[in-house]
Amino acid sequence: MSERKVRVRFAPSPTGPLHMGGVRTALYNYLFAKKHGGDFILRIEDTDQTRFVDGAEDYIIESLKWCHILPDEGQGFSGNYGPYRQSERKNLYRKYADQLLESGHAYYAFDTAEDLDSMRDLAKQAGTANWQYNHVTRNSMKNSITLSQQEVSERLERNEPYVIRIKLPRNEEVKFNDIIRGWVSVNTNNMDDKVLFKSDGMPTYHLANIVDDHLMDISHVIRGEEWLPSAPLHILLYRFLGWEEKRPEFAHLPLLLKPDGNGKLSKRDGDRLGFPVFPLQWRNPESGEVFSGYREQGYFADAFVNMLAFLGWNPGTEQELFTMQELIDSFTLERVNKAGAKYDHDKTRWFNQQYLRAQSDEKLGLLFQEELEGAGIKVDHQYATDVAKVMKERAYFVTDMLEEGPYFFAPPVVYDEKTVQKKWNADARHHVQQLKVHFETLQYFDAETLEKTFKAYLEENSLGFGKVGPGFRLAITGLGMGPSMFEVCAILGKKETISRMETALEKLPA
RNA sequence: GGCCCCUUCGUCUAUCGGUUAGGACGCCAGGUUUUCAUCCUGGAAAGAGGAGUUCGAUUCUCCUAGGGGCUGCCA
Repeated sequence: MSERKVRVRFAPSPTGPLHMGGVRTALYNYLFAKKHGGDFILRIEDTDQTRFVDGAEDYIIESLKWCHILPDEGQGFSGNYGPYRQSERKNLYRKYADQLLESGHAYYAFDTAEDLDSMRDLAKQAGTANWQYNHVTRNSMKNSITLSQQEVSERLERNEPYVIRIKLPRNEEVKFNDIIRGWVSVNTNNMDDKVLFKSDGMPTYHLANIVDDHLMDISHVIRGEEWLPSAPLHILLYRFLGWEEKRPEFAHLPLLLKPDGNGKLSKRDGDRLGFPVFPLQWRNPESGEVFSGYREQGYFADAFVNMLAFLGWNPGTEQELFTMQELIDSFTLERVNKAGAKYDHDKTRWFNQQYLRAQSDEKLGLLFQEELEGAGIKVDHQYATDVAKVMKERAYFVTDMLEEGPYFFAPPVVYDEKTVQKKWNADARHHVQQLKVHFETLQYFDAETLEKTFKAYLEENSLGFGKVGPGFRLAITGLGMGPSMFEVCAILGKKETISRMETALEKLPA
């Protein structure tokens, strides 16, 4: 292989929000580029004007930013190979279609969409294989192969709509060496004369893709497996355009599959199975329908990226937690798997839990404080940090710390019924009363002192922890479970703790 | 239907001809914990099937089956 500078691109079309499979493709491109000191480029493939969705491009850019998969150049970023939006490159493509026309590797086709539909319908009714525009059928269609030169010129002059199709050679084995899959081979007899240039003056993906990759000096095409069937066509295009020398290497990634059943992960699966398929929340501008996103669900971007990296790739060691830099250092396309991977939401949650725990108390306190503020709860940073410290071991998400510890921010309004029934009785009431008396005398209200005091009380009265603990917890938190009560009370402070004991004695059944 | 790709525990995967087939998630059991969670220990759990190559196949080849993708003037 040459010394060519690594330049890879992520080329989504703005037809909707980017789903996590797309993010993973972008990630692998990014990791590969950074590993080799190359460039990662974002190109927007918007040659289909009919499918354009408002806001999709911004969504793609914002998603990449959130994931820290930052393009070195491209749409929304800088770069010397622009424009990076294919619709703005429109007039670049025609000349290559003409080149193909001149060299006899392409031809004009005047068949209307209706013509083609009826051919396909006919074939369907006959129960034969799908109808294709190919080396045999093209001889009975309206194109510059069957029509006289004069008629073609006349039609062109009359501005009759036409498309330009590639003219595939007959019975030729097209082979290429995919970095992930090895040799892939397809016979041209099984391929069709794909449209390269549409009647609306826009190129199709196939032409635009090859032209742009060439013009942007792309060295490696890393894309999803859904492109594998058209890779031979692209190989041929490079050859016909005379660009074989600088043709990029190909690597086709395995697909992300539905966790249940069959098929590739699609945007509906998230809502159906209870997890986001999108990095960011997306609101369909037309229907108003909202699709959830990992960011809004409280996932750490790093955890999301780490999880995605492992869906189809692994480093060959037993390490699973990787920073972006570690991913860059250990990533190779050779270690990408061939088979599709089913998404596992439990594993994603686990990744998030690991990242949550890895946060420093300081940082987690800050995140928690922000989270609380969003919920309308104002506390100072120290308090948020103190609570986070005792709650982080039992949380998967920052929000869990609030959901599982509401008593840190307000006295219990109701007391858990089951716990009241099972743990609250005359004895419990008596113990809380006694403990209150002991606590009131305390000068220091730290966890250690509280524990000592509490245990001394147990000792004096020959009581087991189980006799006193649950009722005490119920009085303070309203719940039957939670972290160490000494920690909880220390955080709440003396005044609040005593006050809650008083309230409980009043409100709980005698 | 046709073409192409793929196939190790339920899931993500390790293994690059010789292993008690390893790890992680999830699950189950035990222990720690006043409780829940955490944590610790242990456990169940896999080479789709059939031929061949080989002294020896999870690993190489072929066939079958299964899965996936593509089959648009969509990408």
